[in-house]
Amino acid sequence: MKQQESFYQKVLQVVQKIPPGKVTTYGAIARYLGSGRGARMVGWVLNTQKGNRQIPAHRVVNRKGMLTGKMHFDGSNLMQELLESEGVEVVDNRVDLKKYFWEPGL
DNA sequence: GGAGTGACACGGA
DNA sequence: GTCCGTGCCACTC
Repeated sequence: MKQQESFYQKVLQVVQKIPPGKVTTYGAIARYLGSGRGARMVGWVLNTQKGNRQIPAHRVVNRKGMLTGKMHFDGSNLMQELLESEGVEVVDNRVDLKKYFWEPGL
């Protein structure tokens, strides 16, 4: 825990840098950090910070663009409301990654 | 130190 | 394109 530059901290940094109206995937973040297949860790990190509203976890979706974190966010459609408020069209708890996908570190 | 956990990604059907 | 099962990595208890 002495290394503040650990995977845990980096995930939070990247998520906070996601611009409004854009979304990214867990795999993209994990791959950007060098974990590649550690996409599950990204979700785990947000799970510990889900109570932290400073983390726009609603902008992070899975490979299918589904708002998987919605169920962990608060159980309501708040996650979708936030995305729509930023201009991201959400359909059936899913977003169009082809239009709103954002690459970490961009 | 060891085992369990997790908001996923990939391959195959 | 979607659903099912398997594998990964880093962190917590």
